[in-house]
Amino acid sequence: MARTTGSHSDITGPRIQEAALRLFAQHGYAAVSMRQIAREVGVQAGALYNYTPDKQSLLFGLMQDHMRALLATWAAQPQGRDAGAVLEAFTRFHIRFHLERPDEVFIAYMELRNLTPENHAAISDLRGRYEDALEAILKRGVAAGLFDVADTKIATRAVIAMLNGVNTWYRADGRLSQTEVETTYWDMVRKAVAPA
Amino acid sequence: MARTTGSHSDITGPRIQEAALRLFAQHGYAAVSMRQIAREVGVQAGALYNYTPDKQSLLFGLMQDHMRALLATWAAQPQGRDAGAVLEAFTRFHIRFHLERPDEVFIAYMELRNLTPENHAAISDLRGRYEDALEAILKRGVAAGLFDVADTKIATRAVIAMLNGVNTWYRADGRLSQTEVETTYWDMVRKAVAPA
DNA sequence: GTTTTTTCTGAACATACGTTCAGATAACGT
DNA sequence: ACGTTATCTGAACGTATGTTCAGAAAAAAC
Repeated sequence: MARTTGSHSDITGPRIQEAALRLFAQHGYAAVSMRQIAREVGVQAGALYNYTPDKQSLLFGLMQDHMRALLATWAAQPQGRDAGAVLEAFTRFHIRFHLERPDEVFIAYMELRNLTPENHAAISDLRGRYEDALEAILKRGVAAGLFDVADTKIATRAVIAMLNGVNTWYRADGRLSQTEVETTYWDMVRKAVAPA
Repeated sequence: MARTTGSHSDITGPRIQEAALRLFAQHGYAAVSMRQIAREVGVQAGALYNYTPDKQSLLFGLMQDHMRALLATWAAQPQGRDAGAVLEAFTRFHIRFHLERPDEVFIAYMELRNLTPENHAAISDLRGRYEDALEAILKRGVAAGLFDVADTKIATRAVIAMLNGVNTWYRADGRLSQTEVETTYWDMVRKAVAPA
């Protein structure tokens, strides 16, 4: 046999990405074989190489797509008036965006060490830009006397780490709605950066 | 050849654990082979099986030792008077303890999915106990009117996630001392749980 | 209806994996 | 000095890995 009925690049391509995403998130990049991904798609392992030059590119593509989508979506978000409003928007946006993409988030944070140095640098750069976006908000707020933090760089990382934590425990069928979670976290973020 | 000069269980055993710890942290459990660990120790792969029944037990042992040490060390910590003092002690203890063991911490958070279900449950239980220790502090503070958080469970996870973030960026030769970092984080934690 | 292009199979490549075990040697107990 | 035990080697087991590629068949182009 060779080409099967109903085979199409537009279908197989995305399906490979979806399968790789799910399997990488579940078992880890190193523990997933190309044959497992292929089986999930319903294809032989060799066919994957019509869509990716190698396994590493598959991982890098997923992470890059995720980080770019994160930056682009935040950039397209309506901006508030003062720094306080923008920080609230950022907090709620971050939680919402990340809860919608648990697998992408998991991979983006766990599989950095499996990237080649060049790819690692590229993803780190994108992550740096996202952190810069938050730090700019904090700096604005500090300058306006709305916020008081000892170190904007540390505060940036602390806030992001805190918000990222949501993904490790939130379940859609849990006792709290997503909006309630957003509000609870915004409450803590707001107080953490507020003047004493 | 067989047994080499100067070979000893008391020496090889710990060296295997150290090598596994470092390699697992650097490359990930799935990406590290028993032969790599053996090479690091200066021994053949077969010799590892005098010290561990299999690779999985090696990982589990490292994680279990770490979590037990974490719980025991916190339990042995001098307890403060009011909930505020205890929370500060917890914050500083957590940062200090985790910065002293970056590899253990990394593994304990990244390799959970590579544990068998039984081992996973055991580690999750230990982690749950640590979270409970913090939540008890928060509850005490809320009851005493010292703290104000919407949800102690969420606040617990938020604080731990925030503090864990330190390990991802702190470098001993950076611009901030460990004590300065502790104080900066304690400042944010204190405000985050403070009454409005 | 014929040719060209796209998509896939199936086998193969060299290499690596976790684990086992008989046998060899060093250290220890007496 | 000798026997026993602890420790390690080196080879082997079956299985899996990422990747390549000639060839086959379906789809698209004409």
